[in-house]
Amino acid sequence: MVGLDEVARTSGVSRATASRALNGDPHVRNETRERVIAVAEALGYRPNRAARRLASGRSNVIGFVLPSDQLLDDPYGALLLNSVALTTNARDHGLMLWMTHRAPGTTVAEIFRGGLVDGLLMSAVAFDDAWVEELLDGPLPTMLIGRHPSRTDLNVVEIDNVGGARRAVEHLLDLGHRRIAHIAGPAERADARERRATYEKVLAEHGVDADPRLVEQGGFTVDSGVAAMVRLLPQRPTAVFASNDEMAFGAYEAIAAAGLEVPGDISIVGFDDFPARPSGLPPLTTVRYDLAAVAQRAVDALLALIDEPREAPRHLMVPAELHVRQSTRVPRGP
Amino acid sequence: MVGLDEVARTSGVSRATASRALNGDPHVRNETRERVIAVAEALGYRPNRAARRLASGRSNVIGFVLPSDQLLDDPYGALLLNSVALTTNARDHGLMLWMTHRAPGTTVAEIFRGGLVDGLLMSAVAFDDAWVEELLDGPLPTMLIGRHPSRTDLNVVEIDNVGGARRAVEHLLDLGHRRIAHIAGPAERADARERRATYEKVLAEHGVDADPRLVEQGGFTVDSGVAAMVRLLPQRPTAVFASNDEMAFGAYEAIAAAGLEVPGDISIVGFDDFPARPSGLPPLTTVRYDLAAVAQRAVDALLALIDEPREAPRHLMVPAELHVRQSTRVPRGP
DNA sequence: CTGAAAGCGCTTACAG
DNA sequence: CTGAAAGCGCTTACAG
Repeated sequence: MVGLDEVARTSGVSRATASRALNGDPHVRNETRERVIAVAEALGYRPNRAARRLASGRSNVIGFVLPSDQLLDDPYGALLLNSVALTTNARDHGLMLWMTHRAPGTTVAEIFRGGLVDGLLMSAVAFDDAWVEELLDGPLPTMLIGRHPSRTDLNVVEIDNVGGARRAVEHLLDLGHRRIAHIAGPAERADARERRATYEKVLAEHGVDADPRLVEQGGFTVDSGVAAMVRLLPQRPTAVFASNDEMAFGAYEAIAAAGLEVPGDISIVGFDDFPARPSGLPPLTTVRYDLAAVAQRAVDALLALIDEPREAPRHLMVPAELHVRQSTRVPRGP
Repeated sequence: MVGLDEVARTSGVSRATASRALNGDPHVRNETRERVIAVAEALGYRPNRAARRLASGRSNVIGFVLPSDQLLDDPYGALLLNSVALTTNARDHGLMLWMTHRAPGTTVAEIFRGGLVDGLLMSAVAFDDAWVEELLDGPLPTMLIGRHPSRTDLNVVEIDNVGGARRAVEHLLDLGHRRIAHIAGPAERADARERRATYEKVLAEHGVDADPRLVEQGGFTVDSGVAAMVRLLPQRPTAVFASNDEMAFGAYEAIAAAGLEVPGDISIVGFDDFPARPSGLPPLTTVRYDLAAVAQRAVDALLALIDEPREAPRHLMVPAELHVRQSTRVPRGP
C-alpha cells in the first residue's frame, strides 16, 4: 500500500505539503498541487481514513440507524435507505448502517460512539430503545428523519403530515362525504399521530361529528389495513382515509371481499404514493411527497451540522400534496 | 471524552496494561483485568475505533456492497440486508453499507479501500461495474454472497440452485407433466443461469424434448413474470417453473387474466419462498432455503478470513428444498 | 505479569 | 507558499 510519504517523496515535497495539496488547501502553489495530485494518481494512493479521522477528527462517513422491521414491513424503509445511500455517496461520504431490532445492546452501539463516523442520521421509528436516546444525547451531530414522539430539541427533517392529511380529508369532504373513516398508523409513530389528529381536527372544523367507531388502529401493513377495514365496514362509512398506502390497499381487499366496490360504494385516500401498487384496482388517490428530497435534505443538513455545529435545532419540512386518482368520488345517493 | 490514559491512570496501571486488560489479553493478572474493566465501565470509556484500526489494523467493521435495485425490485435484497446486519451486530461488528447504482465512481469507493473496514461482503448482483472487480482484487478479505458469473477463484457462499431447481422440475415430471415451461431470471445472474441450465438438463435426462419456445426470459420482478407468462400461454404448457417467486406470482396473474386457473389448468413452481405472498391465490409450491443461514455463514466465513487469510478459496453451499403446496397437481387429462 | 517506547498514517498549528 | 515537528488514541513487540 502506498502512503502519503511515498507520494511526498516522489513529488519532491514534504508530507505536509502533499497532504495540503491533496486536501485542496488554498495555500499551495498551483503547480505544486497539480504535481502532487498527478503523482498520487499515478501511484494509486488511497488515503487511510482511520488515520485521517484520528488526525483531523473527520472520517467522511456518517452513520444511519434504521429499524429492521421498517425495512421489511413496508416499502418506506427500503426507499428511504436507498435515497439516503445515494445522496451520501453523491456527497462523497460513506454510510455506516446500523439496523436495529428489538434486542440490540451489543457492542455495536459503541462503534457509533467510537469515533468512526462524523454524524448520525436516525429514522424516526427507532425511538424506543434506551441506547437510541443515549445516542441522541451523545457528542455526535445528529439529524432525525421524522419527528421524535416527544422531544423538540432535536434536528429533524419531516414530511408535512398535517398539510397532507388536511388535503386528504378536505378532498373527501368536498366530494360530499360525511361518514369518513380513518385507518390510523401505529400509535407510537409521531407521523401517524399527526395524521390522525389532523383528520379529527378537519372534521371538527367542518362541523362533522366525530364518531370514535370510525377510527381503527392499524400497523402500516397491508394485513392490518384489511383487518381494520373489516372492523369498519359495519359502521357504513362512505369513505376512508388510510394513514398510508399499504393499509389503503388492505382496505381495497376487505371492501372487495364484502362484495362492495371502490369508489362506487366507498372512496379511499392513502398516504405516501410509493411506486408499488397492486394492479387491477382503481388507482389510489393519495398524498404524495418527495422521499428523495427528504433524504437529500437530511444528509445535507447533517453535513452542514458537522461542519459547524449550531445552537438552535434545525427543523426542515418537505411538502405533501394530494394526487387525485380513481379511488374517490361523490358518495352514492341514499 | 475519556480515553485510555484516564482509565489507566485511574486503575493505577500503564496504558499498555489497560489496553491488554480491555482486549482480553491472557497475560494479565485476573485481579488487574477486573479492576481495569470496572474502571472503564465506571468512566464510560469508549475505545476510539479509528485509533484502534490504525494501531492494530482492525476496526471491527465490515463493508457490504449491495446494488440498490436489488433492494427495491424484489424482497431478496431487503431480507438479505436485514439478515446480514443482524448477524454482523450479533458478532459485535459494525456494518458499512455501500449501495451501488449504475453510476458510482465517486470517492466512496476509496473509503472501502481506505482502511476503515476489515473485510468486504458483496452481493452477487453487483458484478458488472469495473470498480467492483477492482475491489475483488484488492487487499481486503472478501466474501461473495452468490456466485460470480465467471470467476471461481473467489470466496463464496451460495444457495444450492442446482439441487433446488432439480427438485422443482422433477416434482412436475413426477406429477406427469411433459410440457413444462420455464420463466428464467436475468441472464447476467449466475443463480438464474444455474436454475435454467438445470431445468434443461433434468428434462433431457427424462427424455423430454427441449422446446425453446417454452423458455421465456424475465427480470425477477412480478411484472416480468406476467409478461413472460403471457408469451408462454400460446405454447400451451401444463406447468411452469419460475426462477423466483415474484415471477411465479406474475404468472398467476397472467393465467387468471386468460381465464385459466392454477393448478387446474397450469401448475406453477417458484423459487425462494419469501414471506410475502399475495392472498387469495392457491399457495405456491416453491423451493425454499434459509436466507438467514446464508447471511450467517457469509459473515462468519468473512470474519474467519480476516483472522487468518487462506490460499484456497472457500466455497459454502446452503441447501434448497422443495415445499409442495397447492399450486401444482397432475395435468388435466386431454 | 507489567511498563517504556515506538509506531500506525495522517493533519495542522507554528515558524519561516 | 512550504517544512519540521507534534500529536490524534490506540496496540504491541521488546525488555524485564
